[in-house]
Amino acid sequence: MSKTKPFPPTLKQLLLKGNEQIHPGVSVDCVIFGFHENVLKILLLEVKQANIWSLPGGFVLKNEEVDDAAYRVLALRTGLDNIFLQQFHAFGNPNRSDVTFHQLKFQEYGIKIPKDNWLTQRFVTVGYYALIDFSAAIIKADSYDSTYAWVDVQKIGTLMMDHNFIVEKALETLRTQLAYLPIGKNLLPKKFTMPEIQKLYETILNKKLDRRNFQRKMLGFGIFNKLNETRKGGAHKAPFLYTFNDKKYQKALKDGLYGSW
Amino acid sequence: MSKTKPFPPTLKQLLLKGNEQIHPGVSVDCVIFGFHENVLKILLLEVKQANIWSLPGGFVLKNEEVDDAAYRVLALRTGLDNIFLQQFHAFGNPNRSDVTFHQLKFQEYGIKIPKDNWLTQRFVTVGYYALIDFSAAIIKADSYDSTYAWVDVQKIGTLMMDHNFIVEKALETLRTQLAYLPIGKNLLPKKFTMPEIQKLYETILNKKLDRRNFQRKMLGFGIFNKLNETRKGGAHKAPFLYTFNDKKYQKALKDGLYGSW
DNA sequence: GCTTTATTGCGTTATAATGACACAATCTAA
DNA sequence: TTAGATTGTGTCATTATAACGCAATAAAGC
Repeated sequence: MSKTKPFPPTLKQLLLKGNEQIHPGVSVDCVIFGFHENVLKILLLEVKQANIWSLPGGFVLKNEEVDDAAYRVLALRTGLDNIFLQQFHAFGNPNRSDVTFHQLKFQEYGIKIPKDNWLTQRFVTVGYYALIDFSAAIIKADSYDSTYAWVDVQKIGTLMMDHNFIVEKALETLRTQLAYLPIGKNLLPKKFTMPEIQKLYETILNKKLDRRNFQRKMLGFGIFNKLNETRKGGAHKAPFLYTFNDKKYQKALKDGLYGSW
Repeated sequence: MSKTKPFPPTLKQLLLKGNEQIHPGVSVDCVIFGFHENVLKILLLEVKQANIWSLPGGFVLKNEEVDDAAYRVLALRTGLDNIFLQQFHAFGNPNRSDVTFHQLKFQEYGIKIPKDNWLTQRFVTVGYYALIDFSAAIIKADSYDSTYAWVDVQKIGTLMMDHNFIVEKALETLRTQLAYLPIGKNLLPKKFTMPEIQKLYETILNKKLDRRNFQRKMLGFGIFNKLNETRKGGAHKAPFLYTFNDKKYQKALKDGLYGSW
């Protein structure tokens, strides 16, 4: 699935010879969700010099499956493999590309992007969203960006290009899929409590849920194992710990949770 | 939304100068659903000489929104405008393109595609599905293809490239969306009966539904107007005719039919 | 060590949605 | 005129959902 050979070697080579290896016109952007301290966050990168935040993204290699490009970006940034990653939308507005961003980037190295360079054209970007275990990820920034941050989805500022729109669409998709997919396995640590997963659902849906009804519905899905341990530490009654029942979880992922019809 | 200026002027120009006007690497393909004689069908085109069937599709112009390209293809083929059209997936397998198809096409005009021509590279295609009123569509084939046909979704043969996969994915999406979107308005004629819309649902879901429960649920959505007419003609009791209540239908399209959570 | 406080486990009850089925009405073809 | 197939309308049992009660308990404060 995920090839992780470093690409490109240098920025200058990217600019001048990128078109030999990179698919012209298609890129990927990843909305990487993590859940930490009861807050749903996404991974953002700060673009050096440009002083603006963006989604982790990248180009698609000429002979690379688009999905694999997304896996590559994800693995590169998080060090994680085998992850819940799903394509959710392609963004094809002709004005979505912003050369300024690239200009600033290359300017730093005294390079000016030629007018007809492959980088100046509009890229259609395919959006993917990933759900990852916050605690397991080891984030890497690279030469193209300086810093990264996990940002509360409720407090995201202005992002580069159309990335705010992309995040919105990702959240919308996540909300919809919550209704028929078992979300949580990849966002939560192996062992988790009902209050924790409830908070996750409440954050995604942006809505308070009744504790008792939530638990009944969740357990009704039959994809959890109840452990004989509790999570002590809070100044209250200790809630039980649960894990996902992998077999049943996989089945639910395939078949969906409802059916309705 | 839909610009319909004819493009390209000739095949030869397309080959030689297409790269000046066409976005390199991104195309659109449309799965156009129609419902006729109680059968769900899609519109297919037969590629001249290549003797194989394909989805209606096209290139994206350099300064064109990808969605608009899909609208353009749809309008070109069906003569219809203002249609339910929805992007459902981007297909980015590096082996999905098939130059043979283009070769055969151009061969007819004594043209050989140069090795490095823009047409030979892998195109990532964005899939759209449309729901149209079968009776209102006037289908046009063009110079690139010879004939068209409405084909029962249950009886689709082998299509060009990965088009079978694209159709599968479109159907899957349609099935999922059936659960929370009011499907039917664009597939059915203005006036329709309960048995008709039920048959539509049964076809999409590939499953028999109880007539009485179906009606109760449908009417429960509150998006229909019951008319004081019946559809006579069948050798049985005449069913009542219904129309969509436009206002409530639009609201349901926006808000969804359920919510669940 | 005992009490307080917030929170959890495990319920109950009323209402709404769903699935399975019954029966009379009615349209056309024979 | 009748037969046959199909529709309109309704019932009933089961299941799902929403709203809420109360005892148990972990940690902090006194």
